[in-house]
Amino acid sequence: MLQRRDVHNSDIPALCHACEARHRGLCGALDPQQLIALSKTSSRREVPTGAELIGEAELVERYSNVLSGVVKLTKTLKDGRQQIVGLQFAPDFLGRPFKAESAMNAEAVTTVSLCSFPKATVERMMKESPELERRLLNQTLKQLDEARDWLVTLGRKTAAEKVASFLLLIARNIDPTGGSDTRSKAFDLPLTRSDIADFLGLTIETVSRQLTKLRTQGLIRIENNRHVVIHDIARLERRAGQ
Amino acid sequence: MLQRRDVHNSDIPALCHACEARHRGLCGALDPQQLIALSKTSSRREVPTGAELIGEAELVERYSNVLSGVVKLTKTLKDGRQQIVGLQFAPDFLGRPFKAESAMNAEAVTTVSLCSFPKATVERMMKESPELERRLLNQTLKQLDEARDWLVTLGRKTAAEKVASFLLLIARNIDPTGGSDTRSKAFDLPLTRSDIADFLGLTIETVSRQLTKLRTQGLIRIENNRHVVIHDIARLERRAGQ
DNA sequence: TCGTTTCCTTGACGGACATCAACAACTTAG
DNA sequence: CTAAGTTGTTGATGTCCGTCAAGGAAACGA
Repeated sequence: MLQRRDVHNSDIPALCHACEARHRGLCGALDPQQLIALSKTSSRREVPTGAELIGEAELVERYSNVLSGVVKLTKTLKDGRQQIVGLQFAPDFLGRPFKAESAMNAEAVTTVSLCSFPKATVERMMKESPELERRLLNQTLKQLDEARDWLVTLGRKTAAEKVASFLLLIARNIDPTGGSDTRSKAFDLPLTRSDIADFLGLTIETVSRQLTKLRTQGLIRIENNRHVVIHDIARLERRAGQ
Repeated sequence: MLQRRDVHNSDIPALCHACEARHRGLCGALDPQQLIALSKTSSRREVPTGAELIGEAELVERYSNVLSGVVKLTKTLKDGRQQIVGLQFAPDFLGRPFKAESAMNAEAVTTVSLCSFPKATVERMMKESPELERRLLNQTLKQLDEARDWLVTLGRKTAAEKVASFLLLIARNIDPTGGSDTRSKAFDLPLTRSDIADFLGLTIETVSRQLTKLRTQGLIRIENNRHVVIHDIARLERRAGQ
């Protein structure tokens, strides 16, 4: 695969140069040689909103880094009730190590760009590089922390608190669109009302009503259904029940 | 610390001989030499029901293996609402690697026996033994899977389904008391109604009513409040919504 | 023995959220 | 342009589960 040499990036594959995963993500654990080896079998691609990433056969044997966009992980009961069990933002890792088939579905909720590689390559590298395994362990621990926080939200918070918690979660994970004000924050919601409902264990009607309430009470502003401005983060945090 | 030699267990510390964690738990990753090193700083102890394991100062700097009994991990909102975010059975590992302070409380819900060691020792061994880190990663991934399954239960199941799911969870993790029948299963509930409610995001009254309903419908029998007999596991699984 | 506490069950009632339904604002196809 | 589909909002109504209250059963200490 492509690669070039220059003063500052000797030996790093071109594919990886501007890649966020190389800094904050898993690939940060690899030295230039390993990056080259991995990039030989890796492929970068852009998928549209709604694309199924895991559940279809193609990707079961591949791991991916999320480079941009948002991916939802869902589980579905036999009768169709659905729950989002995780949201992956860049530079998160996608795929369940040490397991052949996935117990969840993964679907792009925005346009998503991915860098993916064969399972076998990653697992071989993990044996050579303890640092890679360490990063994977750390990311898994972080996801476990997040899942447990969300258990509290689903189990013990009211609908109003759930919606406020959701807005704060997104605000923390999406790069805000401009604004130097530390009290306020603006961003585009990556999820539809239906996805938000599936994330919060509510119906779309309840989500809509709670957003309306936050709007009429002056805590947030909503434009074009998707763009949200939080006027006072601290105040919204109080509404989130913690 | 104590150790002895014999034909079958040369060099394995006496402390570890009959230990379940040495087979299915983390210590299975260690060779006899490492076991000896670890056992020099490890201490085994029995704690009574209700003992706080994490949250008190003593244990923050120690990791533990659960050797028997059940530990609940809880989170609490500012106003006191509580949610159990995990149950640890033998031979689970207790403690959050790479983090100084815990974001949760851990409390014994039965008499619990623990084997604990200093954080520093474990983290040093992890660097030497990739196999140890691998086991820790695997256990963390398993806990993440369980937490995500529970998100579905909290977010999308009815009270009746939640209680049925809970009984099945316990049945899977507690050694059943005798009985060769594969359809039925009997065990003692390790949790009070209040704990069950905190696990399911319900009130104790609702838990009690749902248990009564399962009882009157002939799916289970309950003796002395704690002892449960599931008559037909498959039928209960259908009640659990999957 | 009795009182106290803890744990659990059961009933009556109300409220938070789901369900059902109508409609508005956009988008896309023809 | 109109028609049809998608996405979101709002209102009316119902229901599941929380809240409040009373009381039984077992454990424990005085």
